[in-house]
Amino acid sequence: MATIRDIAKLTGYSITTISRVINHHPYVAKEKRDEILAVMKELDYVPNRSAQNLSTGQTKNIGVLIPFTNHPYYDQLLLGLTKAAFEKGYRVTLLPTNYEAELEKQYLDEFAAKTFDGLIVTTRANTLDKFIPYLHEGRIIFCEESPDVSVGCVYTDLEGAIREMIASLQAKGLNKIGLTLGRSKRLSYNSRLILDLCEELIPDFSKEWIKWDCIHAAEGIEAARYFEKLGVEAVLSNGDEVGATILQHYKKQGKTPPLVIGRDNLLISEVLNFSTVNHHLVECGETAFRLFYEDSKEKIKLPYDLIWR
Amino acid sequence: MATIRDIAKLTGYSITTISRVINHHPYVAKEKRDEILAVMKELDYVPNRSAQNLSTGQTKNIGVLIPFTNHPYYDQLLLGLTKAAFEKGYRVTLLPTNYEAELEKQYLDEFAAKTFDGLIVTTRANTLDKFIPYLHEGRIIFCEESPDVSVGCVYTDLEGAIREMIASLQAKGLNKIGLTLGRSKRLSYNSRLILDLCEELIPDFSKEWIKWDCIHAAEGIEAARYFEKLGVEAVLSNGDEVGATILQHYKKQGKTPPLVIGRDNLLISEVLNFSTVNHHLVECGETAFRLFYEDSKEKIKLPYDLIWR
DNA sequence: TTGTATGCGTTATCAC
DNA sequence: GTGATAACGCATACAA
Repeated sequence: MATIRDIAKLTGYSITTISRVINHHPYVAKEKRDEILAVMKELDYVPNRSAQNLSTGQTKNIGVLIPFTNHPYYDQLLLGLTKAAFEKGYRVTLLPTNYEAELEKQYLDEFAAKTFDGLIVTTRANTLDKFIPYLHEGRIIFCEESPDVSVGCVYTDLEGAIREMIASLQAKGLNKIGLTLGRSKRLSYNSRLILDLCEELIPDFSKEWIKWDCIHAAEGIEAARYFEKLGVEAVLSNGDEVGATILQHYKKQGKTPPLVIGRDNLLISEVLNFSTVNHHLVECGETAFRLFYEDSKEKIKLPYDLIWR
Repeated sequence: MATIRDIAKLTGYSITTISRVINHHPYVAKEKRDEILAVMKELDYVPNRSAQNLSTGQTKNIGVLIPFTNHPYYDQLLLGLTKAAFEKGYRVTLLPTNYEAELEKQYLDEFAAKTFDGLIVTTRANTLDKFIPYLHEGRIIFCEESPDVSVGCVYTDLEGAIREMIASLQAKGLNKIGLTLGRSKRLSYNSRLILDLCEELIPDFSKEWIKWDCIHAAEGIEAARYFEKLGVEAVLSNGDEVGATILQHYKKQGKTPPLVIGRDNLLISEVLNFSTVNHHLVECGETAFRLFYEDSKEKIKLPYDLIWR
């Protein structure tokens, strides 16, 4: 592990000059540059990133707060994010919270420790005000609607999609609508939003129509049982996999399933022929990075495509 | 952004003492510790990670070479990896290669720059010998069988699974077996392995039975068309999603599909009722981290579960 | 139990 | 064009 000093010694030039060729600065004679480059290659010299980071105060690294890595919603977001980040020479470090507030706080402190140049918040276990003090530590971008706060954010138009879905169901005469939602403990912004919409739009909406803590496919089974007892006529699921599982559960028993609507536009919705939404999550990830990169405080609502089947 | 020096000044103690409380070292009087802690809290002091990294020569960060983030195979691996890493206080940075050799090399150089304490190779675009020089730069773990090289590796027993599948198909009298495989350019170790097995075990095996470059669900359509023309009796797919798409394509046209076997044990295989394999990828990721953590050169073959349907 | 001095490997500010 | 030298913020022998 040669250092910049070794290269300086061996070539006879100063550390400064070596640093200049590392950083592609002008003002260094071509012959010298070539000579230095040769010696660097010979010694397998690679500038130490930690030293550069300390010296420049940058890491070219951003952290992403996510719950876990095996959910299509976050994976699509991640895909767009890493792609965009990479194009600008940034790396992305995964910060899986599993929805645990304490863990999330540790990550915030790591952010404060300048480990990352930026933080992308795709999920949030703490209340928004816990994030405020960290806003001055660097650039934080939220992937959820964040009114009342001066931060950049990019989010899906869940409200529009839900409104359209409910209107469509009602037009079909379906009024008893089951809901699957995520964690019941600390309501996500999205869950809150959907709840409010249901109460606004559905005449006799009852909180009993909600099946909480549905996240992965497996939880769909219990949801199906629940909805069956309840006798719902339709289900707004919070993900294609959960929706598919519900559908399958009915079918296996030879019962007519409710009208299920998914949310990830996955292959399985096509295969099982149920409606779903394309929320453009890849674009969401790309945009999140752009907001970070441009240090923008824009608030961007992404369009959606309802896919009726 | 207070520094350790600021804390030293304000408390009147030396930098060393501050450093000791940061790192939970013994030999510092409880009252002083408390006093220092209080001042740190008051100033929102957080030790700078880049400085720590440079000073200790560690980053508590590992890089993961993967093709992309939206494939169930890698997502499961990633889940196990991040989980295990976090328990030991390590972070994981995504290094998506998209199978591009040049890009992968950049990551290797970043590894050489001490950006990461370790590198997990779940995919590889370059030949193995390109990795050799980097073996001395830090700990590299491979998630593929790596004989003839002194490195730790953990891999799925694809050979066992394929052998069992083929035997089972042959017992059913199915001999014309189609194959979907990944990138056709630089054969993966797994593709090579499967090819060899097919040539060994299937009497009239022809390379024409292979549909290359099947990675995501979408590529399954063309594969289905290809296999239909070919008239294969069974398909060993390289993933549940590809398998499902193939199956659907036949069904849509009212044709009897070949016997399809998947590889990810996803919900969709259950829903469409086709056989698949559980390769214990989450465990694979966990083990990969353990090998890194223990600086082990073990070579571990993971068991598999064939799920017949 | 505490403090001094040095090193970690760069970048950046000068002056030449 | 080029080169000393001072940061960058922390950890750690070594002393005391």
